[in-house]
This record gives sequence, structure tokens and C-alpha cells, in this order.
Amino acid sequence: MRTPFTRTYLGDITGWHAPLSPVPNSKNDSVNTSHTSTAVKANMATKTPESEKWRRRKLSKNIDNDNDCASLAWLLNFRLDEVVNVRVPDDEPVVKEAKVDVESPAVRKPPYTYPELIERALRENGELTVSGIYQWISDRFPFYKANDERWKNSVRHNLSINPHFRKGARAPQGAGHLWSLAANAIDLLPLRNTPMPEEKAAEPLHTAKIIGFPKVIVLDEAAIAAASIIPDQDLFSGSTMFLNPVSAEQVIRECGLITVD
DNA sequence: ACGTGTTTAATGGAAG
DNA sequence: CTTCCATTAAACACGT
Repeated sequence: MRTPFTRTYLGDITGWHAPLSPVPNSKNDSVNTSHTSTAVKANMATKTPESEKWRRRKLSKNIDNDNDCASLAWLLNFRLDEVVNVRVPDDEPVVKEAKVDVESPAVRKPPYTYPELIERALRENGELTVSGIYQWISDRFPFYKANDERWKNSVRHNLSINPHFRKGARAPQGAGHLWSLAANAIDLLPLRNTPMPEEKAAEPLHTAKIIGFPKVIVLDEAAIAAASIIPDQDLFSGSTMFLNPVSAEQVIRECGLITVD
């Protein structure tokens, strides 16, 4: 089973980061590989053409998007708990042992993804600058050293591509913006039976067990999927395009998203 | 110059 | 084997 708390990026829905062919560099019309290492270039020459990879990926995603009940515009900002008393299906409390790492706490890589770490930092602080996020992570996890640029690049990358994170106003002082969680964001972290360490990771992380996953994630994905069909002005008639009206409760039941008393 | 933000691309692992 | 996601690296633009 695929990791339940992963989500469909907005880019996957809109296709904005999935060009059918490599995007030419703006300074010259050919694909710029000048920055690519020799090893990577060699690899690029032997692998499947990127255009084919992208085509396949786009095709498979289009199929997925058309294949569920999620293509309903009202789901975009829909909040389940405003309509019914949510009763989460009790079918799948997934118990999954986190990877055991025998390295010392100082060098052990925390068993959290970057989105999880960022999400927790923002959840604790409301909004943070990029450097604030760096600080939060490196304060708690010695693995992420303040003078290491590699993981910071990954943090920035995740902030940019993940719609879970929103760029807000400019920072009061210094460069950059304040980042926060999207309004409809739900907890990315699986429900672990040990809390994330408050300070330097003193508690052995290998004791953490994933005991379940947020069940409302399906709604979040549905909202993102629905973004592709927001009712819009028909370019030809000027009339508003509507889907068949249907009650929220009806669709929720029919899609099996929840059970309702 | 530096930090930040965006984008592209390669790679490896997990899961189907 | 294929697909998808997370991670990592890198280029580049922009603002301070």
C-alpha cells in the first residue's frame, strides 16, 4: 500500500511541473545541460527520453483523476465537519514499525519527511521564515546541521512544490516571506505513539510506531483534485459551467468517504 | 553577495 | 516491471 499520508501535489493535477518535453532554457532554445555533471549527462543519454516519461506519467494521472468521485468543485473548500458528525471508518489502524536505526542520535536521520518536519514547525509557530524553519529543524535534530546547505535546499524545494505550505507576506525584516500552513491543511504526520522531540533528539526514535493515519486526508486530496474543475466562465457562451447539483452528504456516502449515522 | 524562491532533473525505494 | 513519491542537486531569477 502506498504511504497513506502522501498527497497529490497541485502540480500533478495542473500539470504545471510535468511538461511533455524538457523545457528549453530561456537563454537558448535548446535544453540547457551545461550545469549537468558528466555522470548525469551519461545517464541522461541512456535513459528513456524525458518526453516519454512525462507522457506516461501524465497519462496515468489523468486516468486516476477521472476515476473517482472527487471531481466536484464544491469539494475544494468543503469541510466535512461542518456538514455531519464525522465518524472515521475503523477499518485500518495501520501499525507500522518505523525503521530501526542503530546510529548515534547525533547522526541519525530522523524518520520524518521534509514535509512532516516543515509542517510541524509551522504548526508550532503559526508562520515562519525559511530561516526560522531551518532553525526549528536544526535545533531539534542534530542530523540537520546549520552549516549544511543540502537539506536546506530540500526544505526550500518542498516549500515551493507542496501546496500544503503557503507563502505569506514578506518577512518584517530580512529577506524572504513568512510561510504558513494552507487553510485546509491537515496534519501530515502519522499518529505516532511518541511525540516529536521538543529539543535535541534525546529519545530514541526507533521506539516510534506509526499507529494510524489521518483519515481526512482523502478530502484534502479530493479538494486538490477538484481544483482542476472549478466552475468557470464558459469561454464560448459566457454562461457559468455547472456540474449536476448533488448534496454534499449524498456524494460523501456514495464515495464511501465516511459512514454517517 | 547573499538569502530566498522556483523549477527541472536524476535517483532510489516502496508498493502494486 | 512500472508507477509514484521523497530526496538531492543544480541553475537561475529576484529582492535586500
